[in-house]
Amino acid sequence: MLTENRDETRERIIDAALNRFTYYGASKTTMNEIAEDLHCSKASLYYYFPDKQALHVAVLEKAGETYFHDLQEKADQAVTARQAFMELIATRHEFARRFCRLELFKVLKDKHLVRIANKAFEAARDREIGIITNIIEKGVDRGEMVSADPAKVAALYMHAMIGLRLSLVSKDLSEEISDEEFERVREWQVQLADIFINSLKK
Amino acid sequence: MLTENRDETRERIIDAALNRFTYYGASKTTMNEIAEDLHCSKASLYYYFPDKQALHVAVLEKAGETYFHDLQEKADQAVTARQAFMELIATRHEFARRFCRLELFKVLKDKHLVRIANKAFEAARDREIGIITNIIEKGVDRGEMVSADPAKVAALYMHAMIGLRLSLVSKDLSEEISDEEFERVREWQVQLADIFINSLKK
DNA sequence: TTTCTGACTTTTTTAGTTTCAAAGTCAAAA
DNA sequence: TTTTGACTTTGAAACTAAAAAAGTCAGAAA
Repeated sequence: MLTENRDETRERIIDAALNRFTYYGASKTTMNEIAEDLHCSKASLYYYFPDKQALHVAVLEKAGETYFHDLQEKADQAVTARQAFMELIATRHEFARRFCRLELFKVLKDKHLVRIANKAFEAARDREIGIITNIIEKGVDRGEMVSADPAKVAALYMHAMIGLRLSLVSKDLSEEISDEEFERVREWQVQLADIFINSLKK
Repeated sequence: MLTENRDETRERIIDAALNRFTYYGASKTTMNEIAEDLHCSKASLYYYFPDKQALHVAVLEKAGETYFHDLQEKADQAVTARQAFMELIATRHEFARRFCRLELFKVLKDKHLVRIANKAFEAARDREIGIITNIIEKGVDRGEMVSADPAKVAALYMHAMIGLRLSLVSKDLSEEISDEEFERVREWQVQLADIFINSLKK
């Protein structure tokens, strides 16, 4: 496929798939379409990935990496805990809007992948909870807040924030969310963050 | 059907349906089964209710009324805001466990009923938010807490609490929840309530 | 007149089948 | 080692038939 090494070709395939998936959804794009985009045969794709699911997972991993990179960067730059919380909400929404068609939930519910996918999903959630824990700990160090168990509060906040989205717009995870709904969820999440921050104040 | 007046017969039918629905689920019980339980013909049922959905809705209304009655009673009896929050959580869970087979969501998603059902559902939610608002206002009156906008905080708490259930056990609303999952959700909801209560303290 | 029912029709659900597009394979070529 | 055209297999959607449940109605009973 006109490229130096195996890993580079894999990356090119992942990028092509990510593009298709982002615009048309993972289940609506065929392996043939991805191959056409890359000017190669479908069989070549199968030389680099055992099946479509493996490619889908690779795409999700790539999107996840950029997400966590952004998240960590914003958390490091913030000078107050509140600012960090607000950046977290903003980054989450950008990601959700950009990659809502990646069909994360679908991989998660696939009977062949549930075990691995759930593990990965929990790991990602824990990683995000870790970042929130860090924000709180930093806040405590700065004397902005007090907390006996930052990890516990972080986990609670994470679930409540995600839950707010689920409760506020009670659609199936597969359905698309409108701009108004996105904005509404964002506003409520900001208020929830303020409740938590206030609760953590001395 | 061996009864004095129309309303009384309606009540008997609703009770019979409620029993069947509670144990076997609304969609799994037939009008014939309800008629058999009441030793009457199916046609009689249709004399009192235009269709099965109308009966289903009547059953849900009845369950809802007992729920709000319990809720209000507990809220009135509580002597502290925290106690009221805890009773609210307990009452919610009792209700959810007892009536989880009533298929509330199904009525809510029916294409012919969406408009009315959503209105009713929102009304019920607002009524519950109203009760929470009252709890907070009472807390403010007692000097336990401070809040500029109790209704706003109540709505936020309500959605976050419901969301916690949705986030923590990511099943379809139709699937059954195990005892362990119920207990886990309850514990997290208690902690969320404490965060809110703490945030509202002077 | 109001309530009730047996016998009926209509609608919905389910289970089985076909069909077709997309997934996936492989022997051979580059 | 990488790529491919030609191939097979698979799974999801589109039909279909049969069964079950919803819903109707003319007339009986109270």
